[in-house]
Amino acid sequence: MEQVSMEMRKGRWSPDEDSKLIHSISLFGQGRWDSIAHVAGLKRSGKSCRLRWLNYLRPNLRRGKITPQEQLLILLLHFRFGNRWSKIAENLPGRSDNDVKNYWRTKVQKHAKEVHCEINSQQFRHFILYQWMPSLLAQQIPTSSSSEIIVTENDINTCPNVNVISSSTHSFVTEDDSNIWNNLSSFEDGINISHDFSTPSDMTLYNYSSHDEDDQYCCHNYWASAEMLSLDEMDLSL
DNA sequence: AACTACCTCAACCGCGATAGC
DNA sequence: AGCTATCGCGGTTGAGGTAGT
Repeated sequence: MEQVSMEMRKGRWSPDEDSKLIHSISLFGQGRWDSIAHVAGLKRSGKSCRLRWLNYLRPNLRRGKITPQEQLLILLLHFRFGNRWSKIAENLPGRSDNDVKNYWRTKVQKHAKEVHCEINSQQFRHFILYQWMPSLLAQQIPTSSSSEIIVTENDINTCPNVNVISSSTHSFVTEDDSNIWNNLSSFEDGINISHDFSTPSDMTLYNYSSHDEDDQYCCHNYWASAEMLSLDEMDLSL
């Protein structure tokens, strides 16, 4: 049983506590977190030890900013899984569910606010699909060949908390480098990310302009299928 | 330099699920 | 079957850092 909370230390972990926890886990492995806390001589709850390990101390954690590539994946995976942060994090090597959750709260919710949309509204989903994702694709990749990213009808329609929108397949094609797709594919878990290097005949070239995160003026071109809703139908004003 | 506002992210909390007795 | 301990997840908070004035 956990000890009385009055005896427990809370707040930021010290380097000394970290090394005690790491040492204890190296001896006994993960799990039985209360025992680990006790054996390590830490006045911390098992819960706190587990969290510290998973979010900060475990090997191969990625630190630093979420890359555009990771952002793209988070947006895609959120279409499929909703607020299942741990599920999303499974597909982002080295990132914890906390990282994903923090990204969503600080960046995505902020974006929704900026475009005057409810985070789960159809309108904001359109913004993600038709502006944000193409923008991320354009940001991260120098030009060389074109690739395509496909968000399936299922991805669009199965997102919890969101009304269905009425198109079958949403595709983005952008000037691209094939590496991104190799990397994305390595994270792939049932998500339809495909690439071909020709322009689909049933697609139309769209372009739009926006301000990026550094408030620089950007122009983007991308191809979209005729099945997609027209950009003109949406209020995408920033 | 001092103050304020905003942002980031580590950590806590509550709750439900699961395991073990 | 019922109880308790433990784990894991999602939501939330708040300390510390940074940018703006």
